[in-house]
Order: sequence, then structure tokens, then C-alpha cells
Amino acid sequence: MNIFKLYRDKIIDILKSASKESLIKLPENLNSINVDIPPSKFNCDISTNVAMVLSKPNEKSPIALAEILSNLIKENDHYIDNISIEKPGFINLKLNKDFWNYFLKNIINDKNYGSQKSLNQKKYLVEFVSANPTGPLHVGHSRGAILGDVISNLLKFNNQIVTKEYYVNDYGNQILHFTKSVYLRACEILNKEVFPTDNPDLYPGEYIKHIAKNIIDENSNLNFNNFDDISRELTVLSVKESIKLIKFNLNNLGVNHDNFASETEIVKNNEVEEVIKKLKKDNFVYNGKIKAPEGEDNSNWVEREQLLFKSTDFGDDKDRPIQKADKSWTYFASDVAYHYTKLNRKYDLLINILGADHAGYIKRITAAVEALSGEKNKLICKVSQLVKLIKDGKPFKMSKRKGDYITVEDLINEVGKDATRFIMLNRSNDVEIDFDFSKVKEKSKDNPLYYVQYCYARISSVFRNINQNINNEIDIKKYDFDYSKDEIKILKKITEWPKCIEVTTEKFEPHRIPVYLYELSSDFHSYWNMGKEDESKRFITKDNKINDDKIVFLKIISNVIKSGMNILGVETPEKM
RNA sequence: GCGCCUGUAGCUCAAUUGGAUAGAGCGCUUGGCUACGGACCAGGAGGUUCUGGGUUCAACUCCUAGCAGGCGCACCA
Repeated sequence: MNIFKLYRDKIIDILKSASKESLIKLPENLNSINVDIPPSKFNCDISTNVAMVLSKPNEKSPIALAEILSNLIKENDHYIDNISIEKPGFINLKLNKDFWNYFLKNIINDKNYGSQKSLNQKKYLVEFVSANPTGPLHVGHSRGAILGDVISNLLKFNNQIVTKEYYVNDYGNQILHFTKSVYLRACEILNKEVFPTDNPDLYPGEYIKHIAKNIIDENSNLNFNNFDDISRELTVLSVKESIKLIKFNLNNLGVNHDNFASETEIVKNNEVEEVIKKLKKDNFVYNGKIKAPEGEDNSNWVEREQLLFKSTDFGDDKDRPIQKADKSWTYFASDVAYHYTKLNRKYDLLINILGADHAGYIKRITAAVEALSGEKNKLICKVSQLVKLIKDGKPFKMSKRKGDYITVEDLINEVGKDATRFIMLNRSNDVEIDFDFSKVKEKSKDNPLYYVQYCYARISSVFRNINQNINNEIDIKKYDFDYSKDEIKILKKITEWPKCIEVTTEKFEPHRIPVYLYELSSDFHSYWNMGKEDESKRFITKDNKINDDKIVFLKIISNVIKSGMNILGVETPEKM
């Protein structure tokens, strides 16, 4: 139940019938009419800008119009306690006690309060992480992993159908180098030769040794005398080990994909050739040359003719190569083929979560999806910005070459899953995060996660003290409560929850949820402390009982916190 | 050179998808625990929202021209 939508509909109905009676003139487009949350300093619950929007077509001042409209609104709605007009022409409504009873009765046992029930059900494919299967995940990956996971949870909360997919780039040069590294480590273990440290293409990380050891132990038939003889088999085994590590890391973060799609499979099934054939037919692929980028060192640049995709047709700044000099496909080519398989699986909307270093890739891949589907905005890409690691007050640079990067496993061991998720989600995905290892650990008390969890734990403690289960439904026959000003302040915050979900869903910006939960918790902690001086604000009475209005009040708050935390994939312990 | 992201209080960040006197945390500062859980709360100081134009009844938000920082730019994925 979104009361802002409810009142927007009500007001528009009122306007329409007033317009029929020629009392007012309506503009052609009613979209800019809003019903919103008023700033807290006003003693009211909802506000609308209608008078200002209608000012022009009616050739009246907003204030004059507001007087007419506010009378009309008041006559037509019995939940209004008071209606007032403010400066530029806002109409502010204060709702009466009947309204709050109606509202609470409506949502008290609604586990999905806040979800957008009016939304049509669609099929989504969310692709995220998709890190190269050449080793465990590091901190940077975790942000994208959490973002993708929470966007998926959010869609599911809104009753959408979601597939979470990981695209495994198990093809190409990086995999070859990776497999070679595993091979050389295996040779090292078998005392055949020392691992070369001077080859920058190889992966020197410690984990490669473990992978090699596992493969040796489990495959006694494998003969490590010649790389070429076993490279094919070893690639499969190495990637498998790598995926095992990655799945372990994802599991550390509380992330589970539904599906792992393999690039090798796509190449093997000739899907690349097929998709290029289709694009050629539609004139999106041609032979041409591209210019070297200016402003950087181009001394190695060799201009040559190659197969290009015409992404400039869709707003990209240059056309993009799909074939390398040696005639093999570029990464982009197989990715286009992969996206073609997504389209063939009949999803309504594709979502990709990318790391900041791949942001420059967005235009070409959305262009490709548009070329293939003929639909704009079929693919939506969200970027998870950099996580800047700070240790002891100094930036900590990670180097994949040296193998000294901080893995997800390190992160979880230090900070924990819930804190990692909450901290990463608490900021907009478009801004870089300073992740100060020592600080997050030391100052765990200042962590916003605990602030929200503490709120839930406090509510739980009340239920525990009166021997009730916080998870049970509330059964109250008559809703005839008269809440105080301080309680209504929190109930108002509760009315914002569906709006928060709506905006979060529309913009795919999960940070709005932790921000909201923090604010709600803050209001609650504040109220809780009032109980020290004002006995009427305490939940449990002297004879160890609780009144129905307080039960309802607590239950609503805990419900919202719980569903918010569920979307974030974070626990709500009843005791801390 | 081009593209994308960012620029808001001393620091880290929000801002109801264009609304009213721009809000939190940290830090600084003054107070509050015989109390349903102090991992908490109440108060104070702190702002030319990077700059210049424009659109609008209304701009942190949109457009435009700049400035600063980050990321990226075929033959890696």
C-alpha cells in the first residue's frame, strides 16, 4: 500500500471531475503532478504540487488555486484531519487517526509490504561477476557480486522472475597462460623444473600451487612430460578448480548464481559464426580500418583491415573489431554471441553488472543487443565503481602479477559477510568506496549495520519479554488506536517504504535501502530513549503487559526492517 | 584527443527519480545510564552544492561551455 500513489490517484480523480464541471482547466499531461513526502518541519503527512502545476493553464496564482483545490480535496476525502497551504503553493495534508488505523490494519500481516504489486511480471536475466576463471575473487569483484545479488533480490521481492548468471570466460589467451602456469607448478611439485618467475604472462599466485596439487592428486593418469599433449584436458581441470574457488568465494559473500554459462561452449557450438552471419545480413558488420586513439603512445599501432561491428550506428564513438589479426574472434565477438543466446532464451530484460574498468565496454555491447533484438534498452548495464583499499591510513595497491591481492576470503575473515554487504551497499554504486580495513574492523561499533540490527534486536527483546514470537502474525480485531505525534513520525517513515522500493527498483540503486533502514532505525532508537522520561512511550507496562497499539507499532517496524535486510541479504539476529 | 563516472559541511557520503529553510555519520563541543538491551539518545558549531551561462513557478538534480580527480580506449578478457 503506497499512500502517495493512493492520494495521487484520489487527487487526479477529484481534478478530473472538477474539470468536467468546468471548475478548473487541466493540462494535457498530468505526469508532473506529484504527491510527496513533505519536509519534516511541517506538521503534515503528505503534500502535493498540483496547484503549481495547474497555475499556468488556469491563469491563476498557485496560492489562489491551492485554496480552491484544497477545499475540493477536503470535501472528497474523510481521512483528512487538516489541510494547509504553504508558500510557493504546496498543499499539505494531515491525515487523521482513522487513516492510520486503516493503514496499519491493511499492512500489519503483509509480509511483502512495500513490494510493487502493480508491476507486470517479467523475466530478467542478471549477469554479474563473470570474472575470469583464473583464480579466486578479490575485493573489487565482491562489490559487483553483491550489487548483482541485491538487484536480483529486489526484483524477486517485486514478484519478478530472475535468473542469475555467471559468464565463464574459459576461452582465449588468459586461460592458456593460466593453464600453462598450473602445468609449470605441477612440474615444480613433481620435481621436474623450477617455476619461471621472469615470464609476465604467467600467474605466480600461491593458489596455483594448490590447484596443481589437487589436479595431480586426483588424476594419476595425467602425464606432465609435455604440455601440448595434455593441454586440452588440463585446461578443463584447471578451470574447474578455479570455478570451485570462485564458487567458494561467492558462497562466502552469500551469493548464489542459478547458472554458469561457458564461453568455450559458445565458441564450440559455432554461435559466433552464426551471430556474425546474422549481423552481416543486416549490414551491421563490414571490413574496415580503425584509427589509433590519440593522446597515448601509438608507436606500436599497425593500421589494418579487419572485421568491424558498426556500433557507431547506435551512438558509440568508433566501430568495434570482432576479429583479431590472427583471424580468431575477439572477446567482444563471443560476448555478442553470448548475448544472442540470452535473447534466444526469451528474457524481457537483460541486466549486466560490470566493474568500473569495463565501463567503456557498455556502449558497444548495448549496441550489439539493440542490433540483434531491434529493441532499445533491452540491455541495462550497471557499473560498480572501484573499491579503494586502505590499510593503516595508506592506499593499498593490489597487483595480480605479484599475486598479493586481497581475496574475498580475506575480506570475509576480517570483516564478516553481513558487514561487507552492508558497507558496500550503503553507497551509491557510482561512487568509489574507501574501504579502510583497519577502520572497519576496529570501529565495528560505528558500523551502520549494527545500528540497524540493534534496532531489530531491541524490538525482539520486547517480544521476548512478553513471551511472544516476533514472527507470528498479529491478530487484533479492532483497530481504534490513537497514536502520539512521536509514533506517527515513525509511521510516516513506514509509509515511505514502498516509495523507497519503487525508486530503488526503477533506478537499480540498492544503496537507497540501507540508507532508508538507517533512518528508520534512527527514528526508532530516538523513540526508545524517550521511554526513559515518558512512561507512555515505554512498550512494556509496569505489570509486564503490552497494549495492542504498541504491539502493532513494533510489529510494523520489525517487518519493514526484516524485509529490507532480506533484500540486502543480511541477517536480522534477535539477540546480538 | 575521445568516452564513461565523480565533484555537496574539516573528512566519508545522502538528498523522495525537478520541490519548500540542502540532510546523516565521523571528528569537534555540551549534556543523559538504580530504566523494556548505552552497540543508544538529546543539544551546539560547521554550506557560494567545483565555476560560468541557459531552461523552469521551482535546479544539488535537466541542457550547455569549462575546471579538477578517477576509469577506460584494436591485436587482454
